[in-house]
Amino acid sequence: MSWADWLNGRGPDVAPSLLGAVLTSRTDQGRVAVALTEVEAYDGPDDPASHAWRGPTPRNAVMFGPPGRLYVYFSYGMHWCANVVTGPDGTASAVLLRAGRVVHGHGLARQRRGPRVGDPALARGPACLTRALAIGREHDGIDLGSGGELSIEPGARPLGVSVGPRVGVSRAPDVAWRFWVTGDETVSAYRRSPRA
DNA sequence: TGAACGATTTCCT
DNA sequence: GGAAATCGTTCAA
Repeated sequence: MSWADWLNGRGPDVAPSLLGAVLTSRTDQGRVAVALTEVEAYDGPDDPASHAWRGPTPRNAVMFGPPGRLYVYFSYGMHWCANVVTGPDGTASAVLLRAGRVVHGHGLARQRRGPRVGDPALARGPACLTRALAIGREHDGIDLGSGGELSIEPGARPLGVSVGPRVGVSRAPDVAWRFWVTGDETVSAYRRSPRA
């Protein structure tokens, strides 16, 4: 299977294959790489929890584009979250990158996250992951397959994968489209939305 | 034009 | 367990 084919499917189908994949950030500061341990799927106009549910807007435009690009959005007035766009051009599936294990560049990641943050927590949680990798607004729409500042490649498939409801969503709170590596210490805690 | 809300994190009790 | 921080997007009027 080619790199492009890898991501050319519905979010919920592609999401489990992203576990173990390695996301690499290269800046003039250095390189940080994480092996993904937790992801969530959002599947376009039919998914009430998706940013694309109400159709295309300036914010979610990248979701409607071709697969293999990064959709970055600003959350709670202070955090950045990153998704891998999946599905063919014109559809709006995406997979939120919720957590990962830092496999390269621990020092730089800790410099970005804070000196008191332990290894397992460096990229635990979607906003922590983007912070460890220095992902921000400027990366919205970037191609992850061209070996640029950010890239993703398949990794070793984990031995065990768990499935459950997505974290913090108020709509469709029981849809089990969250996937994580069973028992992994770098996976974030589950919290149900108070509104759900 | 305004108000509510959010795919969160961190700190406090 | 609970609340604050903080602002772009969305929805109502």
